[in-house]
Amino acid sequence: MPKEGFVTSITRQSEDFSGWYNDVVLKAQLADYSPVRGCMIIRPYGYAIWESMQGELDRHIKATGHENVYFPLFVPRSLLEKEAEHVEGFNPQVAWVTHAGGKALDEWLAIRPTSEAIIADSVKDWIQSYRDLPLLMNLWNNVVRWEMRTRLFLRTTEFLWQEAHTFHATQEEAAEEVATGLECYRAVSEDWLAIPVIKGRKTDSEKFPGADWTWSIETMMRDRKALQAGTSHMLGQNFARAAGIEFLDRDNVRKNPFGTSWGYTTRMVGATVMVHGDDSGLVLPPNAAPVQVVIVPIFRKDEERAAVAEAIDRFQAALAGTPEGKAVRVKVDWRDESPGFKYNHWELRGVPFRMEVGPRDVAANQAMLVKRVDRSKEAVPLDRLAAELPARLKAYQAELFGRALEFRESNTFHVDTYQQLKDGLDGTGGFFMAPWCGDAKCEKQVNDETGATIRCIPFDSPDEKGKCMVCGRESERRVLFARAY
RNA sequence: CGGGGUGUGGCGCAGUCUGGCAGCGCGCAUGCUUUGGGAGCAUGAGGUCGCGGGUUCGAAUCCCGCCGCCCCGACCA
Repeated sequence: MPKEGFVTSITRQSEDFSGWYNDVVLKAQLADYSPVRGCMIIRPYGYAIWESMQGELDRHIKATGHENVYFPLFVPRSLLEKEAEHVEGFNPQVAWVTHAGGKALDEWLAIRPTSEAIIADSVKDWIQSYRDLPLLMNLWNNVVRWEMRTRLFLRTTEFLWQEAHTFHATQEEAAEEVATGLECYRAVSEDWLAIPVIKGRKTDSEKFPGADWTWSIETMMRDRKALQAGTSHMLGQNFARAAGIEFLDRDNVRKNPFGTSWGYTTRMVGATVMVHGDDSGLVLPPNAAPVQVVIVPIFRKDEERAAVAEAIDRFQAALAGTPEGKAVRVKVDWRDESPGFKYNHWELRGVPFRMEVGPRDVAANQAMLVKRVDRSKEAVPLDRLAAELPARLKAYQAELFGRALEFRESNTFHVDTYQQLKDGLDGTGGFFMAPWCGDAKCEKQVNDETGATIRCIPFDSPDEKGKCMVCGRESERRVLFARAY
């Protein structure tokens, strides 16, 4: 085994980002490949990270008035095909059940690629009056989309997600709901996963099939590529009309309600890996880390072991003395392995803090505290550490966010000409704010020629008139171009 | 679907060109010694060499067919 220190046997991030990503996901045991093409097995450590973000998002969803529900996995073909743009967009990706019970089915069943169609059909009897609105529902489930190329967490044939579906009496209210959904995603991404996001509107060519318009949050990975992290759609009256949902409004006129839908997926586990990770493996934000502090006991003789164990017990008791301390997720690694082995093991898994407690520390009533993100090492008295740990975890969380934000900002560039965009994409890569006229033809030309897409029209980009970098026509504002996953 | 690569104990690979006992490293089990950056030694378990056919006294190796997976593209959360 190589002894130059720290985790080895992972492809270096700078050499081959994709190879690095695969190594980390597999070796940190977040997930594994499965017998089914494009499908993944989420292992306990990866699932714990998902559960963490899931729990936080569920709190936001409930706090904004939504209720969890469940709808079936199977969508009858006739329902999926009611909304014309929707069927056209999703048909190539749908997996169909054609046989069941030993015979061919009269009507094929789609395995849901998303649930707009079956929900719209199902709720039409629930909505009779404006008093039945808004209807605010959320589903935690799995969906299947037959993608051509898959990648662990980022794009799998089956994935886990949350899909919210809402119906409103007015367009204004539905539009507010789209913003509410997107804000839930911003909060979970930034405050829980320490991933800074850019909120914006998708161009028409990138919007959800069947929606009037789509908002998204966009994030930058450490290879400077973009990842769409969550989407919120204004469905308008499209699905309601297709399914025949009508309500009697207070003016005694029958109307179609306005719908929204928004989704957030297991992809965010991959995003967490790709935003914070380094050559030694995962770097997890404390909020989402299954283990926040790992204690590695060090000893030779039995009496040393006993003394170390006693010191650790006292530390844990002191930590549990406050509510914040009690909430800290601590693991003591008593396995019969060498300390070095354990250091590497937990670094690969991104545990924010490691405490080394050995005979020398016991004698000084202290622990060596090592911070995963920068490997800084400091001797801290045990009593002080028990009192400070919650605050240190909070600071660590903020540090990761600040680091990611700084990285994104230093890799975001304003360009005015198409040539500058091309040079930038081929050079450093990153996000490019550039003037665009709004014409889909110019958008497509950039995509065809550079592989970059308009990630979104950011809400916070200032109105800044200019000339479209492709055709030279008037441009109202800059939009965000990047290569994306 | 187009281009490239690859299938050999759990993982990573050698062996294939030139047919002749299925090997190496890691991991795993047991024991002893170890333990402050992936410990050492000893003993041991674990394989229909991707699948099907063919050639041959004999096939991981040669021939034919099929399948899986990975990477790059088109598609996408």
